[in-house]
Amino acid sequence: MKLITRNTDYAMRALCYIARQRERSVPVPEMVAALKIPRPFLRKIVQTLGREGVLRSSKGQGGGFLLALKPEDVRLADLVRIFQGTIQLNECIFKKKICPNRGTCALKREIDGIERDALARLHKVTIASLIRNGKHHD
Amino acid sequence: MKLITRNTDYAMRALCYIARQRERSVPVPEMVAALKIPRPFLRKIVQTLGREGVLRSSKGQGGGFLLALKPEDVRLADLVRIFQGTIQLNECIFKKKICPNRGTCALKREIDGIERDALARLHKVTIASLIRNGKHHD
DNA sequence: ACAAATGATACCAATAAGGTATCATTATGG
DNA sequence: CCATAATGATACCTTATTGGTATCATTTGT
Repeated sequence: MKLITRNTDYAMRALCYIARQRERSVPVPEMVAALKIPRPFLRKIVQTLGREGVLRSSKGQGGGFLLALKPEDVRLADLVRIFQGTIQLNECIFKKKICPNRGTCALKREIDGIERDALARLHKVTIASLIRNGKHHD
Repeated sequence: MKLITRNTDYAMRALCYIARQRERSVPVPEMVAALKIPRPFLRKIVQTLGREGVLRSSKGQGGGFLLALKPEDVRLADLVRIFQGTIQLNECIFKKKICPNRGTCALKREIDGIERDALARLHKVTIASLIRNGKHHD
């Protein structure tokens, strides 16, 4: 049961770091040093976030990344969608015609419910909330 | 976000089927016909369930599988553990010394909370509850 | 011009998911 | 007592996903 992958985790950490730098454009090498994430991997991640409209980028010397959205609008659920694909609820293995007994569909209902709740909670976690809860000191 | 894998799903369906047969020993070919699960795959699954003490098996003609536990004691959470490995909460990617800011650990806390809740709900789903909710008619 | 940054993209290795196949063993019915 | 119908153990295979790496092109500040 691995709710989020490394991609998503790294992305969230990077976004938190960037958010804490306010309007400063943050280059990848700086994040690599601060977060200990393999450089090429982090580069790919932030590039994706750029394409997805979560980060804005600037090239050249002094370039880097900054948030394209307000910290309270960057939700964990969005990152999960971006890096782990669209969340497929209710994809019945037996395509509804076969489903041999009611019990199995009860199973689907249960699991869908659990996933739905998890999603709702992922939706509530934003980088604003993480930074706030963190009470960081540096 | 795929909470349960096919293994677990198939296992749960097979267990429901077996539970509905009461004390009858159910052979794999019968389950294959009823549940449309690839035979060798289902065989592997029920064998595992046997080793794990969820099913009891008998060999030879007239042999097959039956529940080793009461239906209300077979929990979805157990099957997830069996087929998807022990649930590892709180495995921090950065082994606690590095963790560069409080925000990241707030992230872990959030995710752990969500996973913990999901687990608790998986624990509540039993074969007994599925069969009961299903109100099957055949 | 040069250095420092991102953009795009292709590639690669390890792991897990999903499934197949084979041979040995055990029990039952005739 | 042997054929048959079942499970036990185990090895293998294929595909997708995860977790990266590497390369070259482009942009921009000094």
